[in-house]
Amino acid sequence: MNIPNYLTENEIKPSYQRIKIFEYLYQEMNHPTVDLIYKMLAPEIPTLSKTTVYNTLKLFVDKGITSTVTIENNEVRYDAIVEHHGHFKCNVCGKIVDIPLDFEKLNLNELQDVSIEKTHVHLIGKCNKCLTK
Amino acid sequence: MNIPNYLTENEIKPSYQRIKIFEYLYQEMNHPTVDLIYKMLAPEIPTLSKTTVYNTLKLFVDKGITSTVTIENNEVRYDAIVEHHGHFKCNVCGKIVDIPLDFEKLNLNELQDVSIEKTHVHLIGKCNKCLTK
DNA sequence: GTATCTGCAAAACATTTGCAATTCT
DNA sequence: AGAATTGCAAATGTTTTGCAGATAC
Repeated sequence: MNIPNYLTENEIKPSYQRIKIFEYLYQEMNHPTVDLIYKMLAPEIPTLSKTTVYNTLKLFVDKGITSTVTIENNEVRYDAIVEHHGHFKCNVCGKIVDIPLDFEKLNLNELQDVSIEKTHVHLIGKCNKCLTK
Repeated sequence: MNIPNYLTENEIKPSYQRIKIFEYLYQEMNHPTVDLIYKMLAPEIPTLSKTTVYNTLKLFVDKGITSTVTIENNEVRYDAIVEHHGHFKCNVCGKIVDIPLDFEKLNLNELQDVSIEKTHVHLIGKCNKCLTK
């Protein structure tokens, strides 16, 4: 993926900070918090501020190239995947993985008269590695 | 439901504040935030503090008689229902309703090697009332 | 009388806002 | 130069913590 082009295609001017932040999101796929992004990129971009990380992620979400993940209280995380999917979080090692979901099979008869615009599915448990330790 | 007995059965000493807070949760079923609980009960319990609401809800969650609901960022909500279920939130009127879910029908083949302990399903859209306005 | 519970005040975080400095074209 | 972007500092809002006073058994 050519990140500057991808940003431009989505009406985002590809500044140095924006390129680096999206690159981090897209390459790591680790559902980072603002704080983690800041800590990881600060050595490389010494003048970086958290405000810019906040501004940039807000812009990415508004332009539809990033989604937010709120699994647990007071930590918003960010994901370069925007298609409908779920998340599994291991409560031992903290790793979060994306999971495909077949929403049509969910029994939602009770909700026939509503319109559903967003679906968040978060599963919490122990991952394979932590189970076999 | 006899709330003092229910608290005692769950190893929670039934103080006046605890009874009132659980009563509110159980009767209203409105998935309130700490702030809302505080605002609703403060007139009735003039000395009530938010710290006590926080302490009490933490105790309820620890003892397993209350669950937390984090649908959107920076607002933790509380629910007197602790069994597996989902939530639908209307993004117009803000109402949150509990929904039964048939998790077995979810296609989770990708997760065969993990153990799942908690399942959060949050749907966001427009409720019947707000759709027909 | 000793444990526990409550609630004030302050601290700790995450996030937002106002605005001035910087950068880009 | 002019417009957009960045980043500092302060404000906001939520939750946690330390501790002293109140309450319960």
